[in-house]
Amino acid sequence: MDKNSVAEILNNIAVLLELKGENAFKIRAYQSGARAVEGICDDLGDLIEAGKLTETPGIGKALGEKIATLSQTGELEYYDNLKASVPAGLIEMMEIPGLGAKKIRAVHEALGVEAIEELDRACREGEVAGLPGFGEKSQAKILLGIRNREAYGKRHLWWDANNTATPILEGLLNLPEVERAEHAGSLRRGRETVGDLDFVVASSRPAPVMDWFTGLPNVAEITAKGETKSSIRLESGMQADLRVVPGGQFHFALHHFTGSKDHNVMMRQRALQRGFSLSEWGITPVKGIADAPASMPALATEEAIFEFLGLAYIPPELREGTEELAAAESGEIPRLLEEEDLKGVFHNHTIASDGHNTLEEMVQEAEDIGWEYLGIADHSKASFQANGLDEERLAAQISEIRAINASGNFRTHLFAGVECDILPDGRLDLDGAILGELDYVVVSVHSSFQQSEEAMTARIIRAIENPRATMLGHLTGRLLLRREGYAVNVDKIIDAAAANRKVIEMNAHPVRLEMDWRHWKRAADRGVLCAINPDAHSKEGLRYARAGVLAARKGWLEKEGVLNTRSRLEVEEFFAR
DNA sequence: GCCGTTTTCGGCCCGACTGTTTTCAGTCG
Repeated sequence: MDKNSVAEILNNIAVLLELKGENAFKIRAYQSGARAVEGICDDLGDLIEAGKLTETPGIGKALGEKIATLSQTGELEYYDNLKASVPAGLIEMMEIPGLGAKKIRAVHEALGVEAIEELDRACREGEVAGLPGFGEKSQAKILLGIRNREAYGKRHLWWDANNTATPILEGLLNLPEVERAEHAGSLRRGRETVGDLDFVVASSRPAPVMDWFTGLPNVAEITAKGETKSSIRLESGMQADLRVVPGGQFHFALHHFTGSKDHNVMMRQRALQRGFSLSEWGITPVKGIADAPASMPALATEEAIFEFLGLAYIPPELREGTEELAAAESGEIPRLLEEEDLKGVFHNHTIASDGHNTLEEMVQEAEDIGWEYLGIADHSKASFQANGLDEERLAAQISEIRAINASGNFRTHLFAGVECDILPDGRLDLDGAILGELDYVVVSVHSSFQQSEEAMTARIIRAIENPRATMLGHLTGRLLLRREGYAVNVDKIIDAAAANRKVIEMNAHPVRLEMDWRHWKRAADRGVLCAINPDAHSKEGLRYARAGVLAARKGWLEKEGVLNTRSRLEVEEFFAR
């Protein structure tokens, strides 16, 4: 069983324990154990075999044994017994906003409801409102939650969330009462998907700001409205939270609501070790600490908060509660890649395969963005559903690209490439001769997704070892929120790329965003170069590069680790090796 | 269930908002 499935089961156990009314800290231990498993970069099986699983913070003896059992057998008696003791419908009810484990238990014990349909009926018949701790409002809220459960539970692509958040942030900044405003949460951290939107505002007059926010035109429901916090649900189902704080607290609030939760816990623990209590409102000496200063310094930036705790500034993208505090303490926070560092991108499509724009339209757009070069990599013939190019059509496209470059009509240089299919046995889809005519070759899997992990890994490694291959396209073929990637041993792929000096792509398309950011630090440590590639199927798609930069930043990547920060000449030299 | 510069027990981040209550529990992030 793979890491993500193990983590999911640990989270399920946490939910079941909650529903059983178990100790809250035990529940938290399972939740943090799940996050710890997700965050493991090594191969889980290898780690277990080496007996090093419990060296991971958050995984002790008991969790370690359960994780090992799950990983090796795919089953866990403890989990099965737990599941059998709780009606499945109760677990589903956890998805209803405002309903937590305790209230679900109360309803279950008082009315005997075991499924959402029964809860729905009990609400409509007014039975829930009569229970102790419940009333008319909770009953109505539960009914609304049941109706909208599907839309409310959804996560959103970072790109879509950002497009929703940007006009709201601009609107906040335009209000006369607003001194400062920022978005926070997973959007600011650049997570590949975002659950809800968070905004933090500095203002001494919160009421008009709250009124503006809750009065936005596409608000479906106001779920909370107070002096410092309001929450709304947009018609799209997306939830947005707004916090308004006085100017002096802005950076504490911004830091707090940027998270992540794990990062905040680490920061607060660090503060406590030093005799201070950190919250979204500020930092104060803990009572009973003898040498606490009489007055606290004003910390007017996020940088100052980190500095006060003896840490270098940690960019939001790195605040995932992994090793960022240790790095900030020892001065090892990288100087992260910036969008402006990009001088071009390599993996893009035109109307020759399944793109929507011509070569000229694509290169014009790249020039407007300010890029020095643009790589064209249309599909190869095995991707017939995408109108992939055979040797003959590719040869014609190469001539066309050389002619455009010779014309002098564009300042941006075109590189001729291809996105060549990796056939099920690992061979490439096109003749070596035509591949040799190209500037570079992206190799990608587009078929036979059902292969075993072993077969898929061997297949991709064979393609990486092909001397014609320059870089590996979207590593697992995942489509965020739609389709899991195929099974592949990422660690072995990274090793093969390092050994063969091949580039791995950060596919910047908002539904892909892979190789996943969680693997990049170790890949870069082993010397693997990254290419940020928008996989654009239209000229607008070139702008996706921004999402790729963000994901690369989450992977701790610096400018030096990214091929497309190099000049055209340097890239030509790299391709010619 | 995890963890240890208060180290094998006794803690475990902290606060806002809601709805139901008359002082607070539950939920959420």
